[in-house]
Amino acid sequence: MIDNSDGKETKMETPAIPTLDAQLCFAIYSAAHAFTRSYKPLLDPYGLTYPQYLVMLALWEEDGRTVKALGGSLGLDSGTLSPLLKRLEASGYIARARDRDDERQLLVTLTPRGRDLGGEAAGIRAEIGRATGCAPGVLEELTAALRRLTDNLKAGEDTQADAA
Amino acid sequence: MIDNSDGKETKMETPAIPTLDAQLCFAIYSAAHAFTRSYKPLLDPYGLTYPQYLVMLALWEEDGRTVKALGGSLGLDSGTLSPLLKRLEASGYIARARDRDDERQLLVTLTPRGRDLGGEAAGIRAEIGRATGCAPGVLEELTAALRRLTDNLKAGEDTQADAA
DNA sequence: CAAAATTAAATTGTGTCCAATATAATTTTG
DNA sequence: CAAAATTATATTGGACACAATTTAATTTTG
Repeated sequence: MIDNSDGKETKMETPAIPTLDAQLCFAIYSAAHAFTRSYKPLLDPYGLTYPQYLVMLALWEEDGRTVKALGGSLGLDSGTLSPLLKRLEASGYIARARDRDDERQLLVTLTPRGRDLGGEAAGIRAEIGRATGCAPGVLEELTAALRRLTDNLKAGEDTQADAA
Repeated sequence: MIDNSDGKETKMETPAIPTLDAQLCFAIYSAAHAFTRSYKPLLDPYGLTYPQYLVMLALWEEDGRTVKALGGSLGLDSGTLSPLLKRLEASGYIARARDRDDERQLLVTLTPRGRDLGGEAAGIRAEIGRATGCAPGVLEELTAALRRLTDNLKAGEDTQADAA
């Protein structure tokens, strides 16, 4: 802490606390909420929430995955995924079945309806891309920068464990 | 939908669905979670959650605000803020009192302990800044880019209302 | 001025998230 | 091979987040 050399009091009144709007963490927090809100009217007709849509994206990328594998891709654990997957099953987009070779594992597979949704969702992706108001190149750069940031933060979590 | 002019089948099998990792919305979603997780061990000693910390930031910036005003800064409504503010009060960081001039409004003010926390939190900010692994200039640019993006998305929400 | 409209918070219900625990199946070890 | 350790998923409890409703106070209007 820098000394307030011309002040008389020992404790400083308000020691340069950054503005909410100046903080990257808040910019990301706000952007995440803005994305969720933008997706909502596009996903509502399909009865999907935004996190559910992310799970569908993961399954369109690779079908027939376990809860563990999905959780790895999405950064979520079974506490979040278990009930979410039940809702996706109730909506008719996925099927849940135990792996015959390892009954601990649950295999999540797309139903025909869930698979078809991937094509129908092209309109959603186009609409969102438009809503960002950014050129594709800018979006890619931002995405890459955020992934680097996320990786750094994740690495820091481990480091902290040592320090603590 | 665009016609698949050289294909024979009416429906395309898998029409170029982007990877999870290629999507900006998921990069932001992941970064937001990573920040929350990075903050957690730093905020736990104070009994604060990350959203509660954001409210404190807003109050350090301007004390004595109404729920409505806080919600405007944070992008949250009373449904989220009402219970959260009660928890902050229970933790001793803020006081909640009705505005004498307009009994509908609730004035949220920092307690001495809440005010002091702003200074103590300097260590948290330093630690997080370090954890991002980014130069200050990069952080500022990212913040600005995300704010533009968020503004665009918010503007799009209104546009959509017209179209729908 | 009184009824109607508006506004600010609080409440309720649904759906994430995460931590901690429980349950069940598999693998490792003695 | 049987007990112990590990692994995968499910469940429980606390805290957001948001839509919709409710309540109370204020403002607008007739």
